[in-house]
Amino acid sequence: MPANIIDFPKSSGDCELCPSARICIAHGYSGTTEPSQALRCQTPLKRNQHIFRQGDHLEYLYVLRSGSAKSYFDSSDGLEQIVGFHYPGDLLGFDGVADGAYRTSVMTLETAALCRIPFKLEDEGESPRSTRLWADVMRSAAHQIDAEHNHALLLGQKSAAARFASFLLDLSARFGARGCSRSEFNLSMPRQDIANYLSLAVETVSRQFGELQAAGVIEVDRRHVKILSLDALLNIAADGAVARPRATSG
Amino acid sequence: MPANIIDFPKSSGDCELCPSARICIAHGYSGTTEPSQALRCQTPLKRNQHIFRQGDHLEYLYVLRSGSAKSYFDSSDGLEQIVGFHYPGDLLGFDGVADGAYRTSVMTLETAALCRIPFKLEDEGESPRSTRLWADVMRSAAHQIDAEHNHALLLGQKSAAARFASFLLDLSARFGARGCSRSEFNLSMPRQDIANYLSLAVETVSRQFGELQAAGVIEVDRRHVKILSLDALLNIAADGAVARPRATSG
DNA sequence: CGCCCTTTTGAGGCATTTCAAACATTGTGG
DNA sequence: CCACAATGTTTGAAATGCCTCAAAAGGGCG
Repeated sequence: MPANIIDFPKSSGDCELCPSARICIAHGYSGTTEPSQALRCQTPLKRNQHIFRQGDHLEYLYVLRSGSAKSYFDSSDGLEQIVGFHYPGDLLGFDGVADGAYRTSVMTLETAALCRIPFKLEDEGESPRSTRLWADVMRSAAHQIDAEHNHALLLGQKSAAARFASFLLDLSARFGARGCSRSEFNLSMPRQDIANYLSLAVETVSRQFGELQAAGVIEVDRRHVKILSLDALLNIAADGAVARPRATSG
Repeated sequence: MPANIIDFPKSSGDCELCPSARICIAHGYSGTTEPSQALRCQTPLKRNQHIFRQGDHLEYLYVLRSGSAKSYFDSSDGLEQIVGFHYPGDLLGFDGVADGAYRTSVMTLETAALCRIPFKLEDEGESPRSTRLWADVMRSAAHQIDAEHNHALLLGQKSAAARFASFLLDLSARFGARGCSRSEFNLSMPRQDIANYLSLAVETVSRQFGELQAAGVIEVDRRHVKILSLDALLNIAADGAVARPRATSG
């Protein structure tokens, strides 16, 4: 099992060598000399560090270049909800556009490199050339809204098993889109974070891992996951029951 | 009870007379002669008619001028999820920006008037003057993302009672922001739609109405709702009952 | 090696769903 | 205008999936 298939390659400073360039919103802008389009790579952040916090004044949008992160927010009544996990190429911080302050916090799940995009809606002197960047940002925001819709469907109408299977399939697709293996990868978040994101108890998540492994659908070792049957996962995600070993596959 | 306080005034063609102008994304653009900014009011749609459907090619963004609507989508596995209710001033259809086709369907809940905004990301010759409209669209999109986050929190971590109270409070705030009564209004959607939006059984929604009325927190007559104690609602919405979340992260 | 965090496993409780049926309301055609 | 059908709403009782509580095992790291 070659490590470079299972894990994301570390991003270099050169977008042309980045495996995520195809889906990266920042790709194509790094060579620009326009200040309004400047993309600067920051020094990498270590694990469990905030890229920005809920309430911080919006100054930049960020693009994750390597590593992974989670975004979450705290409600006024003290609840915390993880609303997404992020991988290389993802745009971070758009929710701050609403009123100039981030509505979510984003924390790295592992060492992460970032680009930042200066962003000010109020710039009336905005260069027409940045229109393309704005369009990309809007497309990304629309994709995010679509993802939130699917998350709502998952939380509201799917069983624990279906939620968990959907989660694995989502990760699988995202890894695949970034040139990594669709069937074998490492989770970058603890069970607790998966539980919060899926709105399940940690114990339930743990049991889902166990049951899928017992059913021969996946292999799990700590955070390493290997998908043995994509079809079975798809079936479960569509709210079918976990296929019992006693029955013939179908 | 004056009807014009409880119900939205019918919108005229003149934005200056529109009570929702303050929060309307289209406000201020109707007088423009720029084709790219043109806002056209269409003939009103009757109840239960689609403004656009999931899968339709994106041509316009819409602004609801009067009436109300719901947006929903059908998942590949046959589930349907209502993701939002809309009132005058709301922007509709932004999710279509992701790939040029709407990801949701929007259906009127009562007779509704609309403005439509021609929208093409690909226009490289985009007039710089429309930058302000784009900025408003982005702000609206960011607000929508924030709303989706709160919806996810509600679906994932709140009890049936808290969900229902939150729903009433949300409506109350939105009516208030539009110059209508915060404490007395008419629901424009059936119980079934409330149930789907909150991911509860219709029976549970019905029982919530009954229990809040029995507790003296609200008065209900069919779709007419009168909030007697806002504080009680706030308390219930903050989970003053049950369902403690355990899976939090940090 | 020992502490702490994460993960796993088991048993019971309970909020909400499901099922079933009556009731009210709206719309429609005669 | 009324009868009828279709839709929407309410109420009760039983079923169940997930959470809660409890405790132990596993790994990482000083």
